[in-house]
Amino acid sequence: MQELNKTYNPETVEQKWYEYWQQHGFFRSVPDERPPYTIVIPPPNVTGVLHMGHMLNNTIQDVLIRRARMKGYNALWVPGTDHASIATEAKVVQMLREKGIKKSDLSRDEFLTYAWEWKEKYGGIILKQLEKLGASCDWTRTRFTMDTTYYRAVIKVFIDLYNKGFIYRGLRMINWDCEAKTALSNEEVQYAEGGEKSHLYSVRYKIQGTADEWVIVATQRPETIMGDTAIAVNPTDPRFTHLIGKTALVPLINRPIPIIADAYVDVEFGTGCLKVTPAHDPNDYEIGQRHNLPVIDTINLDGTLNEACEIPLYVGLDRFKVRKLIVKDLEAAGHLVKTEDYIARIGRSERTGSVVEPKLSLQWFIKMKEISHRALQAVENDEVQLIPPKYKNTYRHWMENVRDWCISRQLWWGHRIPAYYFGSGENDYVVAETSEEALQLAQQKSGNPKLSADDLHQDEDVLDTWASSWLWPIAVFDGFEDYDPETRKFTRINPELQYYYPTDVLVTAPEILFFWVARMIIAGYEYLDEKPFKDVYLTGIVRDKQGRKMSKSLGNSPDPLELIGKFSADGVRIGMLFCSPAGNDLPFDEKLCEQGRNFANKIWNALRLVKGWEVASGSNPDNQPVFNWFESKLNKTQTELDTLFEQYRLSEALMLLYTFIWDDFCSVYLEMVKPDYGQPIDAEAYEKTIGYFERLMKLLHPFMPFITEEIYQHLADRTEGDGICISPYPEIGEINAHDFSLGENLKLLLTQIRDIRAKKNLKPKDPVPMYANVSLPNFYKPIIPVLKKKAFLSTFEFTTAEVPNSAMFMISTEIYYIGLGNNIDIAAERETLQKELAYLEGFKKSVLAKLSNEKFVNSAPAAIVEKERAKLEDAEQKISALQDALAKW
RNA sequence: GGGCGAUUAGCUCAGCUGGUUCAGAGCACCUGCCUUACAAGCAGGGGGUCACUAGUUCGAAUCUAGUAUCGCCCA
Repeated sequence: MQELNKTYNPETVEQKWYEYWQQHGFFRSVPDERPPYTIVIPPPNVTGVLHMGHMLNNTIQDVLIRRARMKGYNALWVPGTDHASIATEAKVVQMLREKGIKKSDLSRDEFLTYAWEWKEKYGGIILKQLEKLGASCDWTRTRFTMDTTYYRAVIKVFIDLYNKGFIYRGLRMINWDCEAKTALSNEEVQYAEGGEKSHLYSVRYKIQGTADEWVIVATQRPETIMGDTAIAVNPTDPRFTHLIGKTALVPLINRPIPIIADAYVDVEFGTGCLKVTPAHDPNDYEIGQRHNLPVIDTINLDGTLNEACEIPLYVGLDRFKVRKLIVKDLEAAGHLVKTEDYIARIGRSERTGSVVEPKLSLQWFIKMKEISHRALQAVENDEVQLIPPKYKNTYRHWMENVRDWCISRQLWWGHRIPAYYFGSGENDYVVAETSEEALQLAQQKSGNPKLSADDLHQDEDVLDTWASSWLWPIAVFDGFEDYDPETRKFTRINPELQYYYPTDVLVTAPEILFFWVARMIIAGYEYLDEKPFKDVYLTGIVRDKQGRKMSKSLGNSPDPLELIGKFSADGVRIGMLFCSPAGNDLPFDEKLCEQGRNFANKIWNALRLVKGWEVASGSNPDNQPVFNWFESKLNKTQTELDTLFEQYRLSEALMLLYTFIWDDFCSVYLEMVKPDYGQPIDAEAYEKTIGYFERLMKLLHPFMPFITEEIYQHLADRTEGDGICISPYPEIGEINAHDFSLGENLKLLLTQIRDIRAKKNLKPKDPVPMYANVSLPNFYKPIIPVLKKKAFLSTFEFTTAEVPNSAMFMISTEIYYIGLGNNIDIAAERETLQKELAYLEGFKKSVLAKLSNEKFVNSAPAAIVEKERAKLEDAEQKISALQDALAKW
């Protein structure tokens, strides 16, 4: 046998076994006759590096998939990445800038060449990192949202939805990122917690036709006043009723605007008068719609002001520069009444951080109401189960108030919108998969057969990234390749799709419940008439000890790979899982990883103990009750483990195994069967021990894949190609109540004896005599040898009398004595017994009170009343035993 | 402003439809141990008026209402 190190060395072990698993294709899955168990990874962003959220998320997926694999399912975990339109484009632009290249100097194709180069170079980093964590993905299936077939799928779906009337092009108020020069979805706009410091300016507008009558409005954005097309007051506000219908003059430019009444205006806010700027504020836009106000757009796409602002000095200057200028100009003209500090809720682009400009713009939208109906139902009736279920409410609320989804982005990196324009009219476009088809359609639509390819111009924009990743569970199986042009429908003839879809569980963060999860459900029903997954496990958000979300900007996130280096992948996995009940936030603490590492070391040392034994033939009957107890307890534990897994209570499942292995296996079982130093172990005990150890490693494998594989390979001679990772999950045997209870009694006795030794200052190994006054001595006989050995008893005798000079204790109603000889302190013993007696008397009283209450006896279930009676009897027996003992002294 | 959820030991959490002996776990804590598998360890132990107030009930951590505090989502 080779020497085993005193401490476990995970580094070499982890690398070795990951390579071994890969070499033998253990993670590969192809359809066969077994039932499938499928997970598709939430594709991480190609620009990303592994962060704590990924660690948690992927650990959970790996636990589930490894367990399914061992349970005999054909387990498939599909990995991949998404192209992350905005983030990637930003990275590429930055990289080009560093090389001295401006994006504006490149053609679209040239830019995309750079982008693909970038993706090839950096896009796989995060997947490599997942290997370090032990992720058992089928890497041969790695997908990317811009792979050829995936790209095609996204375009086909766009065309299909367009043809069904679910996609339209329209002028809407959208969130505009002036730096990236693109539209953003609502979800891509972020607000600082607690708002941002800003100012509220009170500006006076002259009432037309008066000499010196003014109306004062409060605004946070004075640079937009040139876009004002009305002033609104609340119709119920008596302060301003006289103004309704009058006309005010915009300061500096003196353009007349009406004063209107609209219930939207908050009487409490500012001065109670609202300037209405339909081009630059979503609420103002709606007010404008209600009152048929004109829209004056004074801000360019890059955030500078344009001619529409009527003040030449401002044209071409950034909105924030203009804000400073106009405040001075207003002040100089006497129009600035007041400036106050103000905390504003300011939207910023998730990617560029620049202040989002609400802007009216022509964009593509998906109509969500109709298409999402079944997705709402599916979660309502648990066809798709959200774990934890509290998210059902959130989901319902969002789905019932779902708004149209702006899917166009003014970027190049992504799926280019397949719309082709042939004229300047609002409807002079067609939607088609290729330019050839587009030409045909355009000729028809325009009625101009002479239209040529040169007359067509494809839309410059790409689709929102989520408009590709919402197809993920279908597209990774090439599910959109099977398009029937006759019926204009997608069919499910693809055998992979038939086999693996719907997938079993999606593991993701609650933050993207709407971004992604809801939309995948929508797409699943729309295209396959079926849910994309049965269960959605929503993980918590990883926070630091102070409860702050871990983020790059705060710098409060540990580097996952450093953590792995420090505590091993197994250790970090355990650390993450220890603190992650589903849906609960996860207060991460490195100490938990340390605990995981310590656990690995504990297991390693159990191996050292077992492998260090010399084995002699034969068996030792004294051990039989220990085996019996351990087997029953193991079966019981495994049953509980199954239940916890069914409920996705992974944290608790892990804790159960952790304490079982550490306490029951190491501290109790191994200690009991361990031979005296230098003595060999009998063959039966050795084989049983190896068997239990192996079974425990299998149960633990999904959580700690590396060390369990290492132990498994040490426990027996394995053939090449064998591995714990593909070994069958253990079967559950019988739980024998008698064996179980006998073993538990043995443990209780040991604890009690040790406690008495500690309290009486007896050395742990000084032999002491023990006496038992029990109802069924035969029940206890089998455990006497082990008890004597582990408790260092000189003798063990049954008795029916009081034992003088002893410490007494009771387990249930059984009475035990530990002989103390000359060490006895009678006064102390009496005091202990008195205390116990007083407690029991009180307890008896409370039970009696219950039982003498007629209402209780009459209305409580019989079983409960019976239990109370048993309690009473129990207490009475104990009381009399204590009284007897006290009487003797 | 609208909606959802939470509040149990120093910390992080369990506690299913109300009913065993004053509520469980891990970590932390205290005491004693360098006992030839493991000090990344062993043995033993202490610790909670279940946020507050009222109600329903024979009986409430558990059900109802209100109060307070915190968190999340949407405006």
